[in-house]
Amino acid sequence: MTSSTPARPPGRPRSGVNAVVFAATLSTVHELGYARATVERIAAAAGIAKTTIYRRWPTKGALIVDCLLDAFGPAPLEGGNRAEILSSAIRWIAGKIGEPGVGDAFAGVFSDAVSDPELREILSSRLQDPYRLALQDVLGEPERRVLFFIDVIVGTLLHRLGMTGEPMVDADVDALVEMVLPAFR
Amino acid sequence: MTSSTPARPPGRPRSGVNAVVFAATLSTVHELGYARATVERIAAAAGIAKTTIYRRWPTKGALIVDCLLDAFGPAPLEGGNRAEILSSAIRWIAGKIGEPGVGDAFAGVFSDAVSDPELREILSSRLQDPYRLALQDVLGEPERRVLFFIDVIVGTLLHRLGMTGEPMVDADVDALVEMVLPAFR
Amino acid sequence: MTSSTPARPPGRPRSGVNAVVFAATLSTVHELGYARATVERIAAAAGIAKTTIYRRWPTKGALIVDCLLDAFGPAPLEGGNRAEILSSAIRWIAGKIGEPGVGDAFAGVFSDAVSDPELREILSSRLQDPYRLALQDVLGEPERRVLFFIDVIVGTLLHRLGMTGEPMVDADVDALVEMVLPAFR
Amino acid sequence: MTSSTPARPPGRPRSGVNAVVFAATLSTVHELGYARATVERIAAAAGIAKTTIYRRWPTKGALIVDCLLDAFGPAPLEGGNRAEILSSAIRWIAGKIGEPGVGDAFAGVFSDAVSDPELREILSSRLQDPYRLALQDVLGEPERRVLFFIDVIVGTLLHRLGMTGEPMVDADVDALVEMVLPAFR
DNA sequence: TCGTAAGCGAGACGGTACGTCTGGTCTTTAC
DNA sequence: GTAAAGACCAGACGTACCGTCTCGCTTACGA
Repeated sequence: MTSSTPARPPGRPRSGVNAVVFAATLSTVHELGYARATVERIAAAAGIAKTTIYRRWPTKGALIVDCLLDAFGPAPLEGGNRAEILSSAIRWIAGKIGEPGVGDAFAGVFSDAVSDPELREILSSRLQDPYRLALQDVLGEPERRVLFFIDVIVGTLLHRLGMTGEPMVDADVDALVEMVLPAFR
Repeated sequence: MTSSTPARPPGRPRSGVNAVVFAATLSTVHELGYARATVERIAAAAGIAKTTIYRRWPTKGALIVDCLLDAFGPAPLEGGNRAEILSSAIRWIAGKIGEPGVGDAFAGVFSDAVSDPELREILSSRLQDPYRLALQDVLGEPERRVLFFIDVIVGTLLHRLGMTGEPMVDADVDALVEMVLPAFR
Repeated sequence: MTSSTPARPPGRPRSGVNAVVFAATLSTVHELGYARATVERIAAAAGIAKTTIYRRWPTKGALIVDCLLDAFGPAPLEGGNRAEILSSAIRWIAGKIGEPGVGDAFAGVFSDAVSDPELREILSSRLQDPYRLALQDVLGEPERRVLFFIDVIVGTLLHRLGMTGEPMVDADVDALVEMVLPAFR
Repeated sequence: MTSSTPARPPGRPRSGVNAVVFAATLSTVHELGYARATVERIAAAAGIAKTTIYRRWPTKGALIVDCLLDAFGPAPLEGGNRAEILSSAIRWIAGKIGEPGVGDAFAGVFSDAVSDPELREILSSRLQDPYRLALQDVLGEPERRVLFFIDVIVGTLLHRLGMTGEPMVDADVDALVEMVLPAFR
């Protein structure tokens, strides 16, 4: 008789290093920038071996994506009318991208994905899709419209960060909200 | 009588390599993607030595920036009212980013610039500033507004390209124009 | 009770690459000469990656010195009177320098060391000192005398090799022995 | 009507740059060592163009050889008995090799010649042969003996210079004389 | 209690770019 | 023809990073 609970896999269970690695990743990226935040340095900062990272994530890009997933958490899309939802979502992602390390990491993977179709697939399916589906759900908009919305918001915020090295200031985030809202009324 | 034309500098004049290199750069990036378009391969495609490239451009990033500068050429900002100017500028840059190699190269340098302040400076001053100043001039808008405009337009286009690997389709460029125009009326 | 054998160090043990590299170095130098025996070619001949060589030896010169150390092995200084010891030492080093690749490699590093103080230090301390100390020991001569002896023997043999491309013939080695012996009686 | 005085060759006569180049070569080699004394730096030190050097000497090695030829001048082999001739020749070459730049340049070309048969030929025929022939002449010894003599003297002096970076001290030159003389009595 | 499956640390290894350097050739102008 | 100036070619050097592999050790479960 097979147990209904999924059988625990044999062997030594994984220790809880994920959280440590995520923290080490963000702080290393924050201090050294994306390119100089090598896997070896992240592992050293986390106090673990490089092999342990590569056992859990196949590439540096996949690690960063999971790290961002962890840093973002679920999007706050509850309640209110469409304008409130959109506006709070924009401010939420702008805030996240402004957190130390997060924006750099985001811009970094995004950049790598440009010349790496596999990473692009990971980025799109693991990071973008959940939020896209949630937005489609709460807004009742078709996929194409939501993708456009994400392009505008995230693209603008990353371009600002990439060009200046600093996240977008609140005043400009306000302008972004005001520009976007009418288009999604 | 001293000649008004500046005296030609001594030594062997530079051969017309720049154009060849730019063409080789775009085609190589188009075929292999940004990361795999190595300086060595670009030189080979151009039929010149790697040292010749490094004599003219200090880094791969600087080469790409100059290549983009050459590919973009002057922005068409003449004539018409503000709406026409903005709309044609958006369609112009969207078209450029859609040209084979150009978008990949743009997204690639942009990505590298994220973790390379020096490249960021080059990108900002050599590539962005000319168009920013021209826009300030023709629109009579303050620097901050124009930078915001550029963030939105370029950021959105690059995000689409980076996430999907394909340039934005015309329908979405239309939507972008319609969304942006009211904000800059 | 603690084991008397030293615990094996952690990590992947080094594979037996050194011997392969040394053989590849000598044969490559023998075929192409010192200058054209690039690190990349040596690595290719050894069937390993260039980085593996640079992980073990900081420069090409250090590799050659270790290769020579391996090729020479311990000097045969046992037994007999001073004349026999000196004579057999001279014939031994003359023979070694005549081996394919060894003389070229020796003359090559020596040449490089002329304008490279760091390499000179490596050459002197790693290659010359062991034999010098052994000679001081077995001969009971002061350092200065032994250094002079080495200068004469090695200098003469290398000059012949460098000027003609061929190792010194036995008849001249005999003459060298006969000339040197009285001075060290 | 042709003038009886030898017709001056057409075109711009060569200015007296050879002496300047030789001086610049020695001082550059003295300051930077052989390898870092690039042709470009020597030209700069001489205040002339690199092209001018390459028009007169086919390679860097040939330049150095001619420079040494100029620095050495004719060997003082006159008068006295064989012992005096040999002894003064040894002290003369030891003194020359001790001059700033000369020894380094000598050891440097010699080193390069190891892996460059053409340079070896130049070195042998242009630099060594004149002195060898003069020695054969004055000593009445066969070529093989004189070559052996040169191997011992020059080899020893260069080995000392190459290994220590300093020319041989007088006491050791004395020892060299005493060791060699009996063999050529 | 013992065997087996897996986690983990340490570090060697392959591969691939990068940017630097040098020797030597070629091209242009001026004298 | 000689010289200056410098562009250009070819190719080596040493560095950095990624991702894989190989060990030995440790932790857990199951028979």
